[in-house]
Amino acid sequence: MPELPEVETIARGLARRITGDVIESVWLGDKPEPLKSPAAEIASVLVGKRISSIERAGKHIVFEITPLERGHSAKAAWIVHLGMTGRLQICPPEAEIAKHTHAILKLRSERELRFVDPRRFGRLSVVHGEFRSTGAEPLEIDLELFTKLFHGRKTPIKSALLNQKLLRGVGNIYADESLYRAGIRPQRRAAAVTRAQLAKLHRALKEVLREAITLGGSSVSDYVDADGEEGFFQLKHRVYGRQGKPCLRCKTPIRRIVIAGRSSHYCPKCQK
DNA sequence: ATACCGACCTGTCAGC
DNA sequence: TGCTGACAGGTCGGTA
Repeated sequence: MPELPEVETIARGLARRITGDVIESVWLGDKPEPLKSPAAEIASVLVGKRISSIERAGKHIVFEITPLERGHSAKAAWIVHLGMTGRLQICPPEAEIAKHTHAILKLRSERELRFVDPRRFGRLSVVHGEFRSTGAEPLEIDLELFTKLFHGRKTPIKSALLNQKLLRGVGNIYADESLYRAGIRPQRRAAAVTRAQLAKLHRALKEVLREAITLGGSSVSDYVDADGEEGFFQLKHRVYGRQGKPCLRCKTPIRRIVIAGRSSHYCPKCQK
């Protein structure tokens, strides 16, 4: 489901509501897929500890976990990746347990943090010490580093944008939307994109991500944030999901092709 | 080393 | 009313 703007929205919502709360107990379901660390390890890292901060890194949500007693600062982190359909919900304990609930954290404030994920592409893990993420943060990278990412790559520019080892957090929607704004066809070889076009892409990508965060992300089918609220950036999509509809700039029908197994949308006239 | 492609899952929707 | 196939915001590992 979620790309950078959605994960950012969820992380901010969670941070606002449960930073400082204490995890009293952890229940993990019996489906093995969501657990990237052993269940016993996840439980032992979390139970009896404080959630001291919640932040996004790429598409990961990083819960910083610290012991209650100060002194030995055994820092650890709980890492949640939402995959395609993962959701984190804050619920009162009496709320009905949704189908496909794979984890429940009981908090000292009497609330529960629940992880629900029908397709089970999401992943839960714990790390000791700092979480090390790959790739550059698209909202922070400067033009020079950004340009270097694509140097000599024969892969389509869109595949490069989706490669989390280069940039972390860009997914299918925002790859298509930023390429449209930059006037670049998604199937162009990365190495064949000119410096001037990369400069446009660098700017377009940040612009699209920032606008999307402002609007709470894109709700395409069932995405909701930590408060159960939908985002509104889907109303601003110019190409994603608009195949056959007129380009908003030139009226040419938007085309849909498949690149690296992902649906890709572009205007054949505005994007070169 | 790099880059496609299927696999991993469930749910929904269109078409017959 | 089914049934089937295509498709969905992501990532990984095998293969070429």
